[in-house]
Amino acid sequence: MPVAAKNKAETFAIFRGVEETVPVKSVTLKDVAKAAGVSYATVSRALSGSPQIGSDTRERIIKLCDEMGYTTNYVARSMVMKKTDLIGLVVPTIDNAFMSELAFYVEMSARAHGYNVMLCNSGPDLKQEKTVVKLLLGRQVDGILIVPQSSKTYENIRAYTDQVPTVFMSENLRDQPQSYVAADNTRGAYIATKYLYELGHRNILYFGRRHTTTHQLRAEGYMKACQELGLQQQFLDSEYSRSSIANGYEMARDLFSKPIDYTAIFASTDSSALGILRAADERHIDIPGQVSLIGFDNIPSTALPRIELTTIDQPKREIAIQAVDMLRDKIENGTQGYVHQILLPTLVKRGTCKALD
Amino acid sequence: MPVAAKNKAETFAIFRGVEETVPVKSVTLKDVAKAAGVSYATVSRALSGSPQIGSDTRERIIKLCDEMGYTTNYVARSMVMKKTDLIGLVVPTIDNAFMSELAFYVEMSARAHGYNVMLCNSGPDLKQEKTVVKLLLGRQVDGILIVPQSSKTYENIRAYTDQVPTVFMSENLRDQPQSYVAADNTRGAYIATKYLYELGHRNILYFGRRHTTTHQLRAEGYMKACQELGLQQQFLDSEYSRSSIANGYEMARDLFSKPIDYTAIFASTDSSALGILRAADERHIDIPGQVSLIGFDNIPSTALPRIELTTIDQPKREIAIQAVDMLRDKIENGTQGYVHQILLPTLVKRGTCKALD
DNA sequence: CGAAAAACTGCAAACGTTTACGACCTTTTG
DNA sequence: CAAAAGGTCGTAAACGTTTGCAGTTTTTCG
Repeated sequence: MPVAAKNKAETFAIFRGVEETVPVKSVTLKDVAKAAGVSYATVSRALSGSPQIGSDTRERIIKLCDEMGYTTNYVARSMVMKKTDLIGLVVPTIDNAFMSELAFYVEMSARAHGYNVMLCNSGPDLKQEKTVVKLLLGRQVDGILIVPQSSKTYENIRAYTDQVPTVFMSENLRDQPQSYVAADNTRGAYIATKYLYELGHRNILYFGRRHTTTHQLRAEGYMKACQELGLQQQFLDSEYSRSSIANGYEMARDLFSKPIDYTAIFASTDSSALGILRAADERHIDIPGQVSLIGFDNIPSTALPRIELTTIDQPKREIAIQAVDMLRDKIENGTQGYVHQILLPTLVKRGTCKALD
Repeated sequence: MPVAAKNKAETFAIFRGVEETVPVKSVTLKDVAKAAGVSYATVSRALSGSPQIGSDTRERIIKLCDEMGYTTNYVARSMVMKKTDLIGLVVPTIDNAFMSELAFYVEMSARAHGYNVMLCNSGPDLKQEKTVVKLLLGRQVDGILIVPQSSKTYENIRAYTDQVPTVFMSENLRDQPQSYVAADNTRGAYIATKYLYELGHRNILYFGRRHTTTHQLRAEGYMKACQELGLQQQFLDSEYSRSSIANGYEMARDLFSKPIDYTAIFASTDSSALGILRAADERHIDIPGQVSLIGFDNIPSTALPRIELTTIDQPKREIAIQAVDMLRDKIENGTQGYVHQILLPTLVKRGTCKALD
């Protein structure tokens, strides 16, 4: 695990002083009960809004709790309630614009409904993914939200997903019996290709991976559009398992060293599109002058000045919110079936696509 | 809270079928004890590696646990152990390149040491920040790692920080009696300014906020360098409370509509530098041809093609790792004092600064 | 062989809650 | 005015662990 601190030499610490921290023994129900002269069951009822308690004593107790700084101990509570109000969020790496935006909305929405989220990075391998899911189970989370690492994730954690409500995010699971909410990748790719077509492009290159379900679906959308519109299909497959700017750049360098027999590129990922941009700049290939470029995901970087990448937006906020709603439904209503929720991606036009004349 | 799903109309769901999920009653110590024909205390000891147990029975029990799929219930465990092995991570918004990178390393490092992390967004206001910290206390976290919202955070959550080990990240707290680990903002700004000076620049504009401690320190570093080098100081203050590309852009538009009497800009934040870039492009001001630009933070976007922003790197990974180390020390050794750990930022040269001739 | 030591295992308390049940007191009702 | 009804509160069990202590068995060694 890459977590050891390097260049310690470059750090320096200053010890400043000592706080007068009192090791606070947190106050319990029993404490306020004693102070109020009632049993601690009564205090519990006062806090939980039980009807079987006098409104005068309730107020008195609540006020006392406030004064004494009582906060209910959630782990004790979870113990008896047999639920933790905790959901596990597992993402390949939170260090990633797409994931972190998802995580943001997940946490906000979850908390708005009384849940806290436990964050786990599942990267880089399937073993760790399995480990963190198992860990989450031990923590007794009420449910799990997971962005799968690859198409193998389902098999990888199958043993646990029937022990706790689980919904997959972002990655389509196709025919597997699991709930998920994701963008319609096929349609997004279709929209992108068709947009390029409408701009006059007839030779469109598909650039990217095809060996995860998500990317397979994107490729399918591209192919469907090509068939409908009578275009020839052209692929540049990536052997890389993770798409990144660096990988896209490497691939694009190769690509641009050969004759250019296309007028537009559909990159299956914004990251790879960004890599293409770098390679193109290096080779003095004008985008969109010589070739148009469209990406997929609409990560924040695409909106940057000088980048202005035209792309397909994955509605991250909606994916996150729908996912926690779906999970809540499973948790709170014990809903048993599995649901596939597919959200529409949208075209966001910026500066890297140009009409052919 | 901005969490309601919009454009539901654009979504559609497909119900596919029903899983044959058995509502699994999770197996407890008592269960495996019965199966093994021993008391559950013995099972507990077998798992926990207690010395007072026969190695033959231990192996037998461990094997049995494996077969029965037993995983220890952490909430029950936490109950008696009086610790949860949980640390709370609170950041203004995880939806932010800087925070998410920090969070990534925090989670990795924490888990490597047996802790799980509970993630909370504290934004946008101080009230919510207080709320989530209180929540974390109720969850009985062993410690809290927090990236403060503003310089008011310390006062805001002071009532809780002495109830649980806490270390602040990234924001310098100056003379306040709280542990933190952060980059040396003053020095970073000093380095940036001096670099510009060495490139021949004599009129350097400080661009950004100054009303948070962090930015005040950066301004001080700039001022110190100016004094030492005999440069005139020039400020463009932002009235915005949060720095973002949009804010930087707005400010820069105003700026560029007036005569340009500087040859370089030190932006107190990469985000604002990105905003400057956009405004400059709009006005056809050549960067770095006409004016050099340096940022602060080294967020991932700065490394993008066509951006290539020269900047000062905050060692996020080191900050994260040192912070959890410091927190662990407080938790596990009950260390009482407070420590300020200050890490050296470094200059990363890219394309937006040019030597004056 | 016998006793002390060592090795192993079980009993039971404790952690801080929630809640079913029952007890008590007050009010209503016929 | 007695009984039923309703309201209010306390008792105690339960949740699944860990661990001090005591009890039992085995080993060791004089």
